[in-house]
Formats: sequence, structure tokens, C-alpha cells
Amino acid sequence: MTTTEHSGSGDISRSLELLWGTGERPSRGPKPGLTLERIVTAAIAVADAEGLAAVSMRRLSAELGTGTMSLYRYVPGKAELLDLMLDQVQSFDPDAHAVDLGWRETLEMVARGAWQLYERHPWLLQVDQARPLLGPNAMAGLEFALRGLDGLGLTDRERIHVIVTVDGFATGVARTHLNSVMAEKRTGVSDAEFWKAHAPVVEKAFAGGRFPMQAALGEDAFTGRGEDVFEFGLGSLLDGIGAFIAARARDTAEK
Amino acid sequence: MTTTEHSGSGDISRSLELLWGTGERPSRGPKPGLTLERIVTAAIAVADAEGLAAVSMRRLSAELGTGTMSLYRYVPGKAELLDLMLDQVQSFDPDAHAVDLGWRETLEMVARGAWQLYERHPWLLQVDQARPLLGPNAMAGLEFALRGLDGLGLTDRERIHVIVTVDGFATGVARTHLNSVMAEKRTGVSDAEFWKAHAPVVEKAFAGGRFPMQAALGEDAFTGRGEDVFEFGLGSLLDGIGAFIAARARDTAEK
DNA sequence: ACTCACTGGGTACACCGTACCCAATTACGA
DNA sequence: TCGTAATTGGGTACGGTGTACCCAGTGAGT
Repeated sequence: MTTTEHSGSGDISRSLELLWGTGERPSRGPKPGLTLERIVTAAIAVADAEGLAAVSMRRLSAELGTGTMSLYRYVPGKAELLDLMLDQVQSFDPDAHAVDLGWRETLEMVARGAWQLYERHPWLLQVDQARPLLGPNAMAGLEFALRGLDGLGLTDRERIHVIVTVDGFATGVARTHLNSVMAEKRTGVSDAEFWKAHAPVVEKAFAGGRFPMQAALGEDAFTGRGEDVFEFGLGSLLDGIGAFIAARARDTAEK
Repeated sequence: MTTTEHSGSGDISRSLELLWGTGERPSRGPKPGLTLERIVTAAIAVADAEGLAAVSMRRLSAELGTGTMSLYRYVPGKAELLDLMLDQVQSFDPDAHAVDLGWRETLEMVARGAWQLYERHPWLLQVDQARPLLGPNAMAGLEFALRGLDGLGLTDRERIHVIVTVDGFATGVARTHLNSVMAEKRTGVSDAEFWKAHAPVVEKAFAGGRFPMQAALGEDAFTGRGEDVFEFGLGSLLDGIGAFIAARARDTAEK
């Protein structure tokens, strides 16, 4: 049993200070035996290996060999820790930003980047990303996307719309896909077994005649891989966005 | 602090029995003073009003005026309760299914239906929907979508891909939108205040010259409403899917 | 040497899901 | 009619959670 942890519940400016590392060491008192980074890294490692539910303050302190309450000397609370985990995990190869790509390649990278990120850290889907604090890594990603959409005649707001749309799509499909993968890992019940359990109830429902479309569906309809759905949807979405961009280009050409 | 609750963690066939209501009352023993439906309804009401985090067995029992452990006479555990909440909340006007719509209208209804569902019950985004148990309402929704995509020359798997894509898109964008709305409600910090807190740190980052695109962004770039992003993205996505369907139609015509 | 900001961390509290009991209730078999 | 078996109601208790509150120990500044 787990719950989507709320990030950003704590003191915002405190979290930002931690994110951007503006804290100076005070001159008095003993030197800290821990670092923020070690705590965040340990938390991510635990989340990757055992899921977000396994990340508790007691568990982390055990992992780091300290007292539980010592962690609160570095992080105001668990919510802020999640903020920090979010930003750290979003760091990616800065070389990828160097190249100037076309809009389609850029958006494909945005979508595939999000997909791979979720694949690597499925627990991200469990974190309430409502208001991800603007960390350095998040800003770098946005900058990359904006540059790829530059010079197409789109307004600022339209560029943001496009980016949020592509990211939302990737997130939504990744959620469906990865939740299923995680469910299997967690419960030990494979997809096949899961659907097998449904068989009796589904057959009874089909017999009622209320679901002719589903009854007529072939066996293989549901066996598609999540990646295929993602690629199909991404292609369609970008085709549609391409049409929008082309229309914009025609508008500006007329003027 | 909250966590995405895992549905489907419990005994699957037990949950299915509850979903499809195949349980007969045993002849002996006292009559139950509660019903499954009352429990599920109360749980949904609490989740709607105060979020998923407020839904605890103790809280529900208080709401219903019973002992906490009595709930376990009706529901195997909290995971199964979530399964039931999921299906109950997905019920919609059966009349909407009566009409036969074109593929675009159908997919628009699927997407808008999902969007409105999340708007009404934002906590749905917190529930792990990896493997939603096939309840009667979920099946009705899928049936509706499949019918709208009938006769277009798509394979079974392609129709499923289209539906998952559209649903994933709606879910992803709704997540971004509603998490922001919920964050405001929960923390009392408005979007404006939230971004204001970022100002000093963002300005310092801009001064570094690493983010020229974001620095050049107009004030209004981020003030767009979530609904606008949704409508923009939905339009583009359906345009793209339309192109795919048209290409398929040409294929079959050639044969 | 004294002071005092600082770090480390133990204890305690309020909450959670739920395993395990036992008492009260009800209908069937004798 | 009277056990008796099945079923419901629910109290208690356990192991988990985040974290408020303290106090002891550290080490640089005066």
C-alpha cells in the first residue's frame, strides 16, 4: 500500500535554497557529517530498487548509518526531500542540448526523454508533480524544448502549449504502461494470470450480449507492448502538431 | 503527505466478485447493518471533499457510525475498496451510448469524459490504475469507444492503440492541470504566489545567460488555462489520428 | 576559558492498515 | 423447542509512518 507523495508542501523558498545550493556553512559548531546530496542519492536508490513506499525517514537513516532525526538537520521534511529527488533525477546529458534540432526531432526527444525517465524511475509517476520546483535541471530541459520550437511563428503561449501537450501525452501513456509493469513486479501476478482471473466474469458479461464489440475482439488485441502504443501515439500527435505549425507558417507567409 | 494507493493488490477474484455483485447472502447469522455501496459511496465523498489522504478506515467508520473493524466484513482491505471506488466513479449516463457517433466525436467524448472525470474526482490521479479491474462501468466505456472506431479498416490492436493513446493523453494533461489546482487548495499558496517565490532564483539564473529562451518569454506565456492546453492538444492529436485513419482507408480502397 | 551556535539523535505522539479475538445475533437441524 | 453452527460487530494490539521536542556533545569566536 502506497500513496502519491505531495511535493512542494513545505516552505517553498526553503526548498529553492536547497535546490540552488545557496546555503553557506555557518562558522560555529561541528561540521556536518552528512551531505544533502548523499541523502537524496540514497533516497533515489531506495525508490529505484524497492519503490517509493520503501522510502521512509527511518529506512534512509538506516541506509546512511545515522539517527533518524539527524536527517531533519539537512531536509525540512519529506516533502522537500521529494522535490530534491525530482530535480536530481531529471539531470541529463548536457551535450544533447548542444545540437540544434528541428521541431519534430526536439519534441521526439522531449517525449522519449520523459518516457525513458519514467522507465528508469517509475516512482516518479507516483509523485505529485503539480508544481515541480524550478530546479536547474528542469530549466535546462525547458530551454531545450523552447529552442527547438523557435522561429516557427508560434506565440510564446502556443510553444508552451505544445510542450505541455507532448509531455502530458508521454506521461499519460507511460503511466498506463509502467503501472502494469510495476503491478506485476509488486504482486507477482503476471498480466496473463491477471486477465485469466477475469475470464469467468468476462464470459458471463459477453453472454449477456451487452458488449458485442469486446466479444468480437481477437485474442491479440491486448497483447501489444506499451512501447508500440507510445510510438503510435507520438507519431500521430506530432503529425497533428505538424499540421498546426504548417498552418501557422502559411498565415505568416500571407502577411 | 500522501501516497498513490495501489489498487488490485488484494485477492483479484474476491474483488471481482464484489464488483459484479455475485455474492449471495448467507442464510445464517445476523443481517448486515451496512452495505458495500454505502461504504464505497462514503469513501468517494470523503476523497472528493478532502482528498485521498483523508480516506482511512478509521475515518470511514466514523463517517458511517460503526466500528473500524466492521468494515472488513464487507471489504477485504483498503486496496479492494479502491478498486470499487474506481469502478463506481466511472459510471456515466448510459444514454450517451445510445447514439452512434463518428470516430472523431467518439474520441472527443472519450477524452473529454476522462478530463471531466478527473475534474470531478481529482484523487483518481493518485490511484494506481495500472490494472483497473474490469468492472461493468469500465467495460461499458470501452465498448462505446470500440464502436466509434468500427468499420474504419483498423485492426483490433490499432483500435486499442488509438483508445489508449487518447486516454493517456487526457490523463497526462489532466494530471498536470489538476495537480496544480489541488496544490493550491491544499497549501493555500496560489499559482501567482508560487511563481513569485521563484522570482529571485529565476532572475539570478537568467542573469547567468544560460536560459535565453526562457528569459525572452513574455509574461503571459504561463498564464494559459489547463483547459486550453487540453483542447489544443486534443485537436492536434485527433488531426494526427485522422491522418492515420485516412491513410488506412486509402490502403483498403486500393485492394 | 567561556559562550553559544550548531550537529546528532533519543523519546514520544498521533496516525495508519489490519490480524486476532470474543460476544451478540440469527436460522437451521434435531 | 432447543441447541448449535454460521455470521456480524467491533475492541485490542502490533508494527509501521512522519516529525515535534528535547538534551548532550562539539568547536569556533570572543
